[in-house]
Amino acid sequence: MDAAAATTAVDAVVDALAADATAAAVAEAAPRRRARPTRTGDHPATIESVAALAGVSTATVSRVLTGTTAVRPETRTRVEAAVATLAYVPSGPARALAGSPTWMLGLLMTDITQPFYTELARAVEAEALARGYSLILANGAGDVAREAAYLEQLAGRRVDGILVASRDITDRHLDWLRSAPVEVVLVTCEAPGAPLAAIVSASHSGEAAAAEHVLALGHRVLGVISGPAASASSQERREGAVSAALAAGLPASAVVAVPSSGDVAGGRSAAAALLARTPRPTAILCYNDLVAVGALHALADAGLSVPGDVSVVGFDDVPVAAMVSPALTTVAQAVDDMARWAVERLAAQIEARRAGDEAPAPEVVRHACRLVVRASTGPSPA
Amino acid sequence: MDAAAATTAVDAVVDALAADATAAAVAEAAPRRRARPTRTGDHPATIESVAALAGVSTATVSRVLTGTTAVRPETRTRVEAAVATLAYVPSGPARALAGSPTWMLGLLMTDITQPFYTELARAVEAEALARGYSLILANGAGDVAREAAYLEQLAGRRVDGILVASRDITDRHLDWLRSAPVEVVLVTCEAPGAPLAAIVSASHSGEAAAAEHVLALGHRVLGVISGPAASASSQERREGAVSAALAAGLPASAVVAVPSSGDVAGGRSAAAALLARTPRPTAILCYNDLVAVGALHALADAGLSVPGDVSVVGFDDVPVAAMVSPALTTVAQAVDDMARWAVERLAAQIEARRAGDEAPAPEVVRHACRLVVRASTGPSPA
DNA sequence: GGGGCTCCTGTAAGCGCTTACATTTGCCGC
DNA sequence: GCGGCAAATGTAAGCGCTTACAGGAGCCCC
Repeated sequence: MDAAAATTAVDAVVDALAADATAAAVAEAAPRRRARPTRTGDHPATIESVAALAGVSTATVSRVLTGTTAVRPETRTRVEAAVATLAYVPSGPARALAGSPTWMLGLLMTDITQPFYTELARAVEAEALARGYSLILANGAGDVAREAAYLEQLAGRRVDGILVASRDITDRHLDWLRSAPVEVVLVTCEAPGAPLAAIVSASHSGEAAAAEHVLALGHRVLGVISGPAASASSQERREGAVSAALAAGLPASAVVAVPSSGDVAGGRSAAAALLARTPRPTAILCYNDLVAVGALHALADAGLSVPGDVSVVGFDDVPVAAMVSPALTTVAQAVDDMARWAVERLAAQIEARRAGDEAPAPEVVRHACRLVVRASTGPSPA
Repeated sequence: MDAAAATTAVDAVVDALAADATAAAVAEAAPRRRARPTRTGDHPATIESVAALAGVSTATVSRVLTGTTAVRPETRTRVEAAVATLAYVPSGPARALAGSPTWMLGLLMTDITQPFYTELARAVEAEALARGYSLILANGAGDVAREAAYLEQLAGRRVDGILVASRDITDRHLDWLRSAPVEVVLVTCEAPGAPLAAIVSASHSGEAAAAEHVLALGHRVLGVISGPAASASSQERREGAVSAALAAGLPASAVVAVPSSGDVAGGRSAAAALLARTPRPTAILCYNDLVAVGALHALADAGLSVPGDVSVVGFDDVPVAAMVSPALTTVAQAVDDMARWAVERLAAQIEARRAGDEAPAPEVVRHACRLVVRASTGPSPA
């Protein structure tokens, strides 16, 4: 029966090749079990059905599909025809279980609502796809417990790697991650404790460049609106501004910093607070572009013109920065570059693990920022 | 040896329960094979190692984990302790292969760059997580071939369901999807040919409401900036504006429509084109908020004030609408509601399929829009 | 005191792949 | 003309789960 079945199967394929497979031919050649005849699509073809149709063993089908071993051209053609005829798509779970990579990556973010993270997600998705990976979105939404739950979920799915772009990630989680069979790369965050690869922006010099820019415009009192208190980058940026002021021969007190929640509303109230200071800052460096938009609103509320009375600088250069008016001068983070590096690095680590090689040494890359000058900065009114 | 091993294993668990498991106890109790001792984390615990530690069979561990069958409380406790001790996380691929759902959903979008889709992704991710699903991001980036490739990839991963939010999806792809073992729900797009559940915005009445709003403000010549030509919603919206004009006793010619690419630059040039018309529109209804921002720019270029000279209305109510100045009057799509409905519906279909029930009848829900009046609209200058 | 329950638990058969190893076939060189 | 080797293919053993089915242990009731 075996040989006979194979023969008819092969015939079917030949038919398919010669005269374009008809639905009838398919139905005849691939008698699949059907449990619930009322619904279509319940019976995905398996490697076995393909093998039967092509008259070969499942091993050969696998070899054609994965390309690991040479297969006779004629055999390959038969298999490919069977695959096409059955609209066969290999089962990812089965492959993963048998030892293949899952070709899935997780992206853990603090809060996808923040435009910067949105941009990051877009960039990472594109890079992942380019390398054959699917991306699972893991949005912490500012909740540490939720991030932890996501981490476990991702580990359970056996993703090949995880990109962590969470400002709130704890060392405990990173330790846990290191004991999981998954590669990790940090993006826009650092873990001083754990030996992990990471890419971050050179916030210090970026903010310094912003400060230099407004100092060169004659501003002598700089307001800085920081982000969430615990944020390392927030502190780094303030220090960048201060060091620029010192380098320009100003006292550290020329830089006045106030905290904010990091969104539009926070920027608005923080800017209002800044405007009440004496002496009043004539330039405001903001934690991010959203905060800068809030500052713009506060300045409009106060009847001040930008950049006539006060200059405003954002951070990140997300799309909205160019949309508001005046368009924001801002410090651009090279999100595409960082995404590319991170995914490449992650792919390299995954590759190394599979090959049994030693993991490449952890390294922290600080990627340069670029000052984008637009309309929101101008000469000091003084 | 088997019984003896079980005994020591149980002892280890008792230790763990009584005195907090030590690393030594774990290492002793769970002799896991280690292939590459130089790297940590290569040996995830399996259900078998958990079973051995707890002194039960793998079936019992599975029952504790899935909760499908009653287990003696004492046994359950032992298993849970073993799970905790080994930091065991079940393998998703293995579960999927053995017949469980994958608990993965795919979200296929036309272009995540568009803020509306960004919002949709955020909302869908939250809804999916709330129901225990992970979300795989599939961004078509405007490329139909890429969308098709993603569809196949998602099918291969055996996601339980796919949310299609692609304006460009073809019937051919939908047919293919229907023959795949995956449930599908359309979001913000329709497929007249295929019997699929879908949720869309009531664009026609939404745009009519916008038109009524500016008509009530005295405007008599309305400009409409449409989106990409093929877009069904674009046409629907124009018709909504026209019917509102007719209802107000105006001729259809009171509504002047021009096409655009749907982004800021497109809005800018389209608005410029509109301003060159005679009679010049005093109100402009835009395809989306980005286009409206572009219109704002064009009006600023022309030295016209908003809403003093010209009123502008956006669509979608994405975050940027409230950030620009003047803040945009816009037609809000209830993206959270739509995401909730879509994920709920998809979950219901998945549930029905697993239960072997008939799929719920396909239905197309048109969700109402809401006019959000902000500063960009005002009385007609005439 | 034993039959027949109900509750728990164990045994083992897959799920659909990949891959190490075995086998077959065809050719080469001597 | 035959040993031996390379190339192509088949065979079958898992991968880590779920679950149908098969017991074993109490318990109730007659």
